[in-house]
Amino acid sequence: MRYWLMKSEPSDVGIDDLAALPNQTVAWYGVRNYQARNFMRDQMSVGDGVLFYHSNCAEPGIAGIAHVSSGAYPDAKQFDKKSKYFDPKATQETPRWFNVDVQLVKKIELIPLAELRKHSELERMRTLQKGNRLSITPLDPAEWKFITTKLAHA
DNA sequence: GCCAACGTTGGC
DNA sequence: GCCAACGTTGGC
Repeated sequence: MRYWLMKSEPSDVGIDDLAALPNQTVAWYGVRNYQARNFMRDQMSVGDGVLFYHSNCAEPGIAGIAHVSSGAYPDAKQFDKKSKYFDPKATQETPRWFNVDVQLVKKIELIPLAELRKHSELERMRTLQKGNRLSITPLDPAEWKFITTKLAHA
């Protein structure tokens, strides 16, 4: 059992969009960074905990609790010429990009980025480090526990 | 294999 | 919209 923070832009898929999807589940398509891809492909398992994070928006922060609900499989968008995630170097035989499915567990009151920064328990979190841009980062179990039990409110 | 140029991310 | 930080690309 591992824990992850996954960033999504609310203008693309926000917490309310996720809540409105069938089974409250979304394919985490569009990751085009090898480190983030490798986390999904090599390290994620069904049931892993996910913090759903809103990035690149007016109020960045953690917007919900979710979990990994599928293993990794080829990202369909890499084959779709009309998608901005199309990758001409990817083929059906040798796909380059993978994604898992993520299912909402519960929406929470937004925990703003500025709030996360106040807690010494979280000072080592990858997402809070200067210069970090990775859209998927692992969380320590202690960080997961602190955020989900101390900071998250329904 | 180096590294400059370019593109992207994401907070502010 | 700005811009710092980082990742990728491609010429050599």
